[in-house]
Amino acid sequence: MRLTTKGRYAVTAMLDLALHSDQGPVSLSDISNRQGISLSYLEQLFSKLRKSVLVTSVRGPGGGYRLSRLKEDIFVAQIVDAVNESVDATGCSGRSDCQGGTTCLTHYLWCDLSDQIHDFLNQISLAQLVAREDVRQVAERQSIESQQTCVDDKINAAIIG
Amino acid sequence: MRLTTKGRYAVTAMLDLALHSDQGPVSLSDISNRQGISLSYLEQLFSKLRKSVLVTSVRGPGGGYRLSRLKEDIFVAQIVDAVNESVDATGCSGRSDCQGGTTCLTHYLWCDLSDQIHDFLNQISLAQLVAREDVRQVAERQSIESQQTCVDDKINAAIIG
DNA sequence: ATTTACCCGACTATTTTAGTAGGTTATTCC
DNA sequence: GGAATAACCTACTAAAATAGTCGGGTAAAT
Repeated sequence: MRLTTKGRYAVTAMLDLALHSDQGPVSLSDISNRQGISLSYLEQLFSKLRKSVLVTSVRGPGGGYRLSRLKEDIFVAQIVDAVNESVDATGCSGRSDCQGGTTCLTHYLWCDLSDQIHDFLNQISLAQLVAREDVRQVAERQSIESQQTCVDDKINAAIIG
Repeated sequence: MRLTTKGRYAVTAMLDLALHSDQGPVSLSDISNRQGISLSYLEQLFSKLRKSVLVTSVRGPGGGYRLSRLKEDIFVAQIVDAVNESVDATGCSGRSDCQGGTTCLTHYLWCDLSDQIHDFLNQISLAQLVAREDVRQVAERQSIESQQTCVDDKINAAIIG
């Protein structure tokens, strides 16, 4: 089982995309600013998300990323699967060779757990997350903060220039 | 979220203990032989299991470990919690400071997932695992194999001696 | 032409995992 | 009493994964 910053970042970034999907392509630097994720790291993650056809890219000025399909049709499990290898709780990737070629004592337990996690994350779409009150509140705060950062940047640019 | 070999080994070892709990204390070297887990590593894990009062130890020849309470009253979640820090899917250990002091966009999602996993693993007792047909089959195979290893060891000892 | 922003590969510090090594202490059997 | 057994303890370590950084490309718009 592997659910670390990588998977969490990917879901956060995709949710950010979903929240701003009505305003044309979203650039990674916008996501980086709002979500506090390093730009270079986002690039690596989006490379994988693109290969899994969860997003499409638009190059050039004003470009960025778009969801490849409706918010309703993208599920958290798909995002985690795209960047992690899987949400698999077994040590043998389900191959039943956990104990030197044979099945270990707890193999079936971890299979059950994997199914459980996968079912849960496969039920939750980006649309559902966008609709949540707690998510909307965090998103609103981030929107205000990023506008402030934007103003700060312009002031700094004016001072330097 | 952290569920790796460490947590899996711990549950496997505890299940082995549960399976042989009617035959007096079980030594770590027995568990090591049957489950293919390194003895030194088992010692580290059992140090934690002992501190969490999931097992009690008996020193000296014929000693080993015993479950500290009934199979029915030990749950998988408790074992994983004892060796891992927790079955927590958030990056902030539930403190809501995932994004530089404030709550990240997906915090509540990972809280929900943590609850889901914890509820699932907290339902499953060692007694339930012992009763499972798939577990019994693996246990029986291991029992035969470890008897064979035992005979082999005696033959080797006889050759050397 | 220049800027924007995606794209790509290589490199790296840090952390965790999984395991080793080498000892000490308690208990039992001879 | 002494040898054997097995828990107990601390420190060390190789390998892997994580979470990045860096430095350059390439495509498209103004």
